[in-house]
Amino acid sequence: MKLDFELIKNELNSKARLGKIIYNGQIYETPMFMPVGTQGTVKTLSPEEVKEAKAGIILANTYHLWLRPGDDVVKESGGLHKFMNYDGPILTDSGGFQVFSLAKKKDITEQGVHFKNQYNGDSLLLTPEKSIKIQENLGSDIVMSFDECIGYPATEEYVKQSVERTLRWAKRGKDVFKGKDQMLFGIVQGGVYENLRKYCATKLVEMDFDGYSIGGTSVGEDKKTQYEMVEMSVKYLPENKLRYLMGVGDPIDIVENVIRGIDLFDCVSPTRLARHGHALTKYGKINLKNAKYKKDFTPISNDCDCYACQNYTKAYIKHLINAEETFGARLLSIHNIRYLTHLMEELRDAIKKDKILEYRNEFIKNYFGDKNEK
RNA sequence: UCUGGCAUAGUCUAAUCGGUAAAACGCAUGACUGUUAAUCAUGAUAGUGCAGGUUCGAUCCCUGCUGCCAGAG
Repeated sequence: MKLDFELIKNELNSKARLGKIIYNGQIYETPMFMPVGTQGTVKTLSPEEVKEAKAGIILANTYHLWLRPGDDVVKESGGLHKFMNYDGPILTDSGGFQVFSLAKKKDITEQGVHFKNQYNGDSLLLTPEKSIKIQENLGSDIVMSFDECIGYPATEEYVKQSVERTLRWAKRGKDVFKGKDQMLFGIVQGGVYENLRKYCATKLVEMDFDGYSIGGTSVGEDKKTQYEMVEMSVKYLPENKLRYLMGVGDPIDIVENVIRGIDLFDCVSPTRLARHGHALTKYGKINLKNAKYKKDFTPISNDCDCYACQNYTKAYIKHLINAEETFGARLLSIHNIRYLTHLMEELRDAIKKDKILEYRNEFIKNYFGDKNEK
């Protein structure tokens, strides 16, 4: 196993925990945030910039790389790390989320999911076995089981049969999985239903995966519901394995779910918000497109050590965004990722000091200010 | 100087065989949670160059003026 996880400590007053991932001699502490690089690149950033923003693991996508350039191309190039020139850990999503976001329900069968190739209209079938095979070809370090991400709301009846199928898919994937240097994660689904979350988690743990993901959140439910789904999933997961909450990246959600025992997060939001002109700050999200920043010659954040904040003003970045210059999206992406990795540093520090609940209160006070938060 | 054409939101254009004007861009605001998303949504702004006339009613028809463009001299 090229990658290892070790639990370091549990926070005294919550479920939060501190851990470390050892990868090629490098140590990455958890909880951590993983930026998304769907197509083998964190949009607008070079690998060096990703590292400079203190990000560790990058998430890439099986479905997209399968269609383009093709996992065979990536394999022949020497694997995804070499292909994209990134020597840090890479996690690949299985394509399960694309089932949710791209395919129609009717296209989901026991065998797998039928897609239309978005580039040429070809009919495609992605199966659990195929997804694992592609991820082996890509050579990522953490591989996801092929699952169905259930939307919200969904009836208990639908969720139940979907969970059963996701479990069968997990088993099928695990059976063909051969990755020697790769970890394979199972994904806990079950919607908002505790009995189903419990069932799914328990069954996955029986199958003994290298780590566990929690899926099916941030699909339209309110925040309180999301936190409950996490609680009812984490409860049944082993202490010594990584727990990854898929797709969650709203700062308050990260804080709340670290408290509930999550180790890994990923989200497109820092990079997407950046491309849309927004910056994350300790005092909330700001929209640099707003006219009030036109002559604001101060950095986005005075106490941020990122390249953007060290060298550029809001007025300049606003100008770049308005002029649709890619450098603007790049600077904001660097900043937003650094904002989240810094948030994780603070959370880990709070765990070390057993003061995570105090940290949460402080965070909410700053981030939401007078606004009635959440 | 003459002849002809044109004049509509910040910009560039559309429309009404006469029934109080539409889009794009820009501007403003908002949304984005395992990326088909440098995307999407919403909103403000003209009373149609100016002065008259005809008409129930004119951006549209008529007259004059102004400005711009083209051709002629």
